[in-house]
Amino acid sequence: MDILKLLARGFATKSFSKNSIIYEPGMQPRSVYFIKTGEVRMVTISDDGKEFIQGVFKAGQYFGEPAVLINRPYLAFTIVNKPSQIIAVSKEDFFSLIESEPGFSMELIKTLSKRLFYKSMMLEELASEKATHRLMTIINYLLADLKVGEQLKVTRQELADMTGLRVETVIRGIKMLSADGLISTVKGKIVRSR
Amino acid sequence: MDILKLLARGFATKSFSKNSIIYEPGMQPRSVYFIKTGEVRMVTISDDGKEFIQGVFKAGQYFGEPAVLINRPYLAFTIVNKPSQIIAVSKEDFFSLIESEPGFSMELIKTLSKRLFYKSMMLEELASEKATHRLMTIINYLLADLKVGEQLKVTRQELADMTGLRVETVIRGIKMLSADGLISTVKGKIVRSR
DNA sequence: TGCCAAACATGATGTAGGTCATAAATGCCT
DNA sequence: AGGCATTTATGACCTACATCATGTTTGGCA
Repeated sequence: MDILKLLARGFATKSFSKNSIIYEPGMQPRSVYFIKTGEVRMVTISDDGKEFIQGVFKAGQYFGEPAVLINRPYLAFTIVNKPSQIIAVSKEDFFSLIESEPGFSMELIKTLSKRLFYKSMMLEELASEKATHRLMTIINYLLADLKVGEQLKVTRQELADMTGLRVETVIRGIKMLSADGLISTVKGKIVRSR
Repeated sequence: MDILKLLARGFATKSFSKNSIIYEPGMQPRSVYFIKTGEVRMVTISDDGKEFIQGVFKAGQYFGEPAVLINRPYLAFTIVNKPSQIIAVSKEDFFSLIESEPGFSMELIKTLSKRLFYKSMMLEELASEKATHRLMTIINYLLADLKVGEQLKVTRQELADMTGLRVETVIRGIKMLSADGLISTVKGKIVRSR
């Protein structure tokens, strides 16, 4: 779905500051959110306060549809990472977008499939593999979006929050992977070598 | 998508015997599978041979679409649990079904959303919670489909394969939950009490 | 009803990763 | 350049769950 098309249809943009919360678990979904600029993260927080990153969404992407589509309260928090401009499309408008905007429903299907793929992969990892293996998997996943030579700009804490590990474990894991030549790092940052 | 409609359109049914493998990781997806009768399980198998159940599909459901839709090799095995009759719909036919069958694309969107929901929930669990908590979560999830008094017909091994735990841990966990009155069990079987 | 396989059960022991504490390196802002 | 917050780092200890080993119970079916 093209943001420009939404603007053309007269949807209003809202500004969100860093760390503001767009929705939280238990809330009844009323809108789907399209990001014009900025970045948000979707996280669940366990009983003992540990964050788990379910996903990160950037400019051009949308989030919050699954809950709207099956009409169930949100499971996660969505929190603004960087100051963002976001278009909230009401449930009704979203459904009519699906009907009226040519190609959108197919695009939505593909987007959902892609996320399902990612989650299946992570589930398998979390369920069965050991720390370094998990790390290797998300690192490769993240590196895939980069050009050779570019560096990953995620903190070890974020890697921990994506893999369900603890920072210390991530730090030690990266050390090991790096020592074994499985990843390259430059001044602590992981880089894509090829 | 109604199976009857597919049959009306002349799609052929294939029979699969228990334990036969419909597809395995790495294979290029060529069809989406609709189950007429029977049951299959989608599992990933880790390096050390541990199965993780990604999902179970029964009569009236379909599987294998995400890989087809985003054109990526399968991540999991799909294995027949009970003798099944299955309609394999080719990629091309599947796409034209989406286009031509009224309501199907919306239904597909909802199905994908529902699965995404389940996986998000499980991810959060696997990432952050302890054994008994995980157990409690899938047990409640599974019990939700049952009537009061009915019993869960899954083995402890299956619970283990869904939660990434080991059988022994599941057995001990169920004992604890049962002792604490958090679940009811009758002759070892978990039952829905209310 | 008797056999065999599958499913439960339970104890003993090991270990990966969590936890806690403390500190060094970075980066960022003025 | 200096100062503060964030991120990375490292060691010592602990604990939940895996692992292994060895039963016992249950259920299907010949």
